[in-house]
Amino acid sequence: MSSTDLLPIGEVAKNTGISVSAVRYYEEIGVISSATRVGGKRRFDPATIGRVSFIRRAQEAGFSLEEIGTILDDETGIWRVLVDDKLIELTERKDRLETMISMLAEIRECGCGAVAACPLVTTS
Amino acid sequence: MSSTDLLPIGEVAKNTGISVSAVRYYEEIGVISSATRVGGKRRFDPATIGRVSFIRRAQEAGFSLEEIGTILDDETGIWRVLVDDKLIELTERKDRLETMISMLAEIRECGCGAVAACPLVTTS
DNA sequence: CCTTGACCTCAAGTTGGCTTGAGGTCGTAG
DNA sequence: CTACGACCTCAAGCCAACTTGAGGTCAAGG
Repeated sequence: MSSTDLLPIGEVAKNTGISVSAVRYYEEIGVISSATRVGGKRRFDPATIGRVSFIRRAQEAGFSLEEIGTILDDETGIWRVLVDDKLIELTERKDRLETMISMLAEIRECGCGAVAACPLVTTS
Repeated sequence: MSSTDLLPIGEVAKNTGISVSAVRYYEEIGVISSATRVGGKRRFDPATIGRVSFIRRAQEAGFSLEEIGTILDDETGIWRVLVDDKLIELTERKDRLETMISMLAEIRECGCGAVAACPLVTTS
């Protein structure tokens, strides 16, 4: 539990799979807390690893770093709103995609060489 | 059916809901075909409107302009691959989002003020 | 006659999420 | 001694998809 528990930036990078420069960037924009310095070098709380993993998973779910910051520091429950919005957005995108798929399938049936030439595209 | 059918850029913009500068940009990158010029001014085939609408819908489904170009000019059927990939991507994102939702819900139960402080985040 | 509005070009700016590069400090290993 | 690796800073670069700005043409209208 001594200060030897604190991790140098390279360890954080290694344990999370992100680059050293990305860790610095995350610190700079405040999405992970500012590391304490030992001889000018950053030392991170081991909890940072969990936090970064959370950040990555949230990014893969489609959240921006700003949104992730909001969620992480949230005490008000606003994360529910953000998550609901994202869910709606994804659902809409999927719907649009499915519409596109059937449209493209029709175009295929239509037999009109390229998609661009199809009346189903050029007139709508 | 005379050349009076050809639309000035402002009309294309108005009828598709995109800006004039975006139309020029689309032409520049080749996702819509180069307009013929009348006295230096662009005149677009009315089919451009359908094409732009298609582009917009594809963007909303998550495709980049480059991918859309590929789909539009496709004669080989590769659009199926692109669309399938996108569908997989969206499905994965939705799964991740759902994982996040249940995780965040647990955190909520956990009663630990902010998300950032929760052991469910800091240790993982 | 002069302004307004629609159009033009070309270059540069914007946002997000990083990376890259130049130039410097340490401490340890050969 | 020197080279290496890990770290540092600060500035600039990169990509996509546009937007903005400066400066110019041209026709119609008050």
